[in-house]
Amino acid sequence: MAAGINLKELAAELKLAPSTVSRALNDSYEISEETKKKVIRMAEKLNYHPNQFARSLRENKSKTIAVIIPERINNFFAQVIDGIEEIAQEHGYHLLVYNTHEDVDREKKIVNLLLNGRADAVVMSVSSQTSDVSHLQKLYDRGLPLLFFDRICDEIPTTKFITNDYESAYEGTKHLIQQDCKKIAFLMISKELSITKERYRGYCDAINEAGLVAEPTFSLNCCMSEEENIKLITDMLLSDDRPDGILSTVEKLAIATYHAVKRTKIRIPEDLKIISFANTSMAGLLNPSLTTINQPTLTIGQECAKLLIGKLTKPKHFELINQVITIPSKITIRSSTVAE
Amino acid sequence: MAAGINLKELAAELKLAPSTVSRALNDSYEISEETKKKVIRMAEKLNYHPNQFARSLRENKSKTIAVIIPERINNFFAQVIDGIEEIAQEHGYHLLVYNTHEDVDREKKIVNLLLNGRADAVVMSVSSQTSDVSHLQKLYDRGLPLLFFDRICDEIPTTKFITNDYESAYEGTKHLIQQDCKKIAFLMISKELSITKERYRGYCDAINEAGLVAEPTFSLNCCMSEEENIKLITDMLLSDDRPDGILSTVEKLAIATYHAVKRTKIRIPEDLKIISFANTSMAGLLNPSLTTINQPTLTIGQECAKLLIGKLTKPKHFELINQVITIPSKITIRSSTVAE
DNA sequence: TTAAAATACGGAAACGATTGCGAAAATAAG
DNA sequence: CTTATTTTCGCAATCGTTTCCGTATTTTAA
Repeated sequence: MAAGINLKELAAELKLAPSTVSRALNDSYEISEETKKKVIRMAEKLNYHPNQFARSLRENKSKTIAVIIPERINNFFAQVIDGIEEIAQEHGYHLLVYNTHEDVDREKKIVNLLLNGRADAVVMSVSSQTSDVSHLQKLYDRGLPLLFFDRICDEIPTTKFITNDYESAYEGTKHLIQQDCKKIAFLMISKELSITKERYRGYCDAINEAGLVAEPTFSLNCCMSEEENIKLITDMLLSDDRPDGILSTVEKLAIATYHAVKRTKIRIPEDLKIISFANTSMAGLLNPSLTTINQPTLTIGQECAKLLIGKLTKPKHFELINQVITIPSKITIRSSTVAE
Repeated sequence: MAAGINLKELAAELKLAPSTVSRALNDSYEISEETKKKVIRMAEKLNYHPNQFARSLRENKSKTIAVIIPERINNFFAQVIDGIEEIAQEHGYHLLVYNTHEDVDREKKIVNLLLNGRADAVVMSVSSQTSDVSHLQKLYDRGLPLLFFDRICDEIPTTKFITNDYESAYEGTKHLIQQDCKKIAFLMISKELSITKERYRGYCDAINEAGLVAEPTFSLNCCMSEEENIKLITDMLLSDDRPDGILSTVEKLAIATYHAVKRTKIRIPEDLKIISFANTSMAGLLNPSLTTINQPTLTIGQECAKLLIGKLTKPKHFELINQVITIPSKITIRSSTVAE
């Protein structure tokens, strides 16, 4: 193995002390320009790369941020990570990415793994199963900067980034009502989730304001299996008291609904109108095209990273105070909610 | 900061030597069961977590695998990473994930960053711009286990995982011909890519075999911008000599084609049939539903990880020999290629 | 009863970088 | 020409583990 050369060897080659070489490479004022040039040239010639672990051990920081998400095959999370990575790369930070698969046990394992200092900070969206937050509390207590986005955790007093879930759900529901929907169903993957609760509030308020009632049977709590979800939705659509509108809180439940509808004679938007939180570029290509609530994913990721890196590089100037920062979503009306 | 306790402090608490405690925690045969129990109990009580960097420095391994992909918002890559992560987690490995955004300069920067030992191995799919491979060669020369999948790099003598690109493209094209297509276009994002070349070979062979000709104007080299791609495809579809069939080598060009078609009066499949390499669960929901060549993403990821971790943990038993391992794709015929 | 071997543990070096402190050499000031 | 100051660099400690040795104690064998 052409294993890399180390600082001592490089120093020997230059007939200098390791400390001098280190300072030269780190552009210290204590070293003459001449020496610096010589060192840098030699370092390049010998293909020297400082050992990251030695440095991390000494400086007690890893230049690494851990990102924990519940699902990787999901445009929302993929885009947020792109946003995080963009800012992280600018500042020389690396990203460890973990997928919990919506499994709280996996989430706990991952979080525990992070207790050893592998990452300087953590930004995450909790799994839909997460209700006990002791593992997150432990992480927080350890002093590791911790940030939440989208699926946040109220119990941990740190900064959280979300979209205007309440308003979006409210507006989305109102839009359905304006399109003459009387019986609107609410599709979710877990009622424990912060975003579900907020979106449900918006949904309820819009419904009540219109003098309608939010029937409990219309709140459909789905699961992980696409096939089961399709079945669940199909059953609802085939019931006597079927809904004429749907607010879906996540993209994949809208997809499941489309699949379910294909199994029935129901027509969208004539018999059923649907609006969904979604971030796919295919929304306009579905049949009919899907009205979406589009979240500002890239911005969320960027803002998370900016704050986190600020905190890491200038702890005095940045505080991860207990607050919720809201970045608004945008509703794009398409054919699934308007009769032609 | 409730910074964690370290080994020495833990040892002091136990009135034992650090070496003993270390051995006890690592279940060494040299330590009595009694002492082990005591140490483990105290470690748990004091919430001790070994510093990963000290360990990495000492052992010269990081238990980390770097994954480099050209695009994150892409079902194919997301699924492959899920596969890699599954195996990696089983073996206690962590994943550093990097997105090159199809930019070879970014790819080079990332690869250079990896030269410092941050990762024990690298698995990657090259960017569409990558033709000069000196940065990858450098990584390889350094002795870092390096694996390619999908978009492979012939010049580096290591193991590569791909799908049967030639056969799939051949079969896909043949399917179009059987559906009576005479003028079949070939959509790609870069002709430099290994997969493009293979798929093009399959496409050409099928066409020639049928006595047709692969006209150069029907090989459309697209770019990064979705809007431009739509325009490019629209132009082709509106030209006098327009194609009646399309083989798309990547999912997003099929999407772009659908968008383009919406701008014209062309009907799918009556006027234009399309088949595409794709991994989206929405293929069946598009209008019309899209005939796809579905790649075994999860398996690819798992196999990559298995081989890599094998090589890392038992270097003697695993060799990253210069070979290409093929895992077959599956064609799913839907409405976009069959007239009803 | 004594030598040999096994058991259980401690001391200290090592991994590769950074940095506080000290010192030599070069320059400036008196 | 001497002293003070600046510039430039080396020595050695340090970060938290792991592991090579060495050693004291106990067990087994002779």
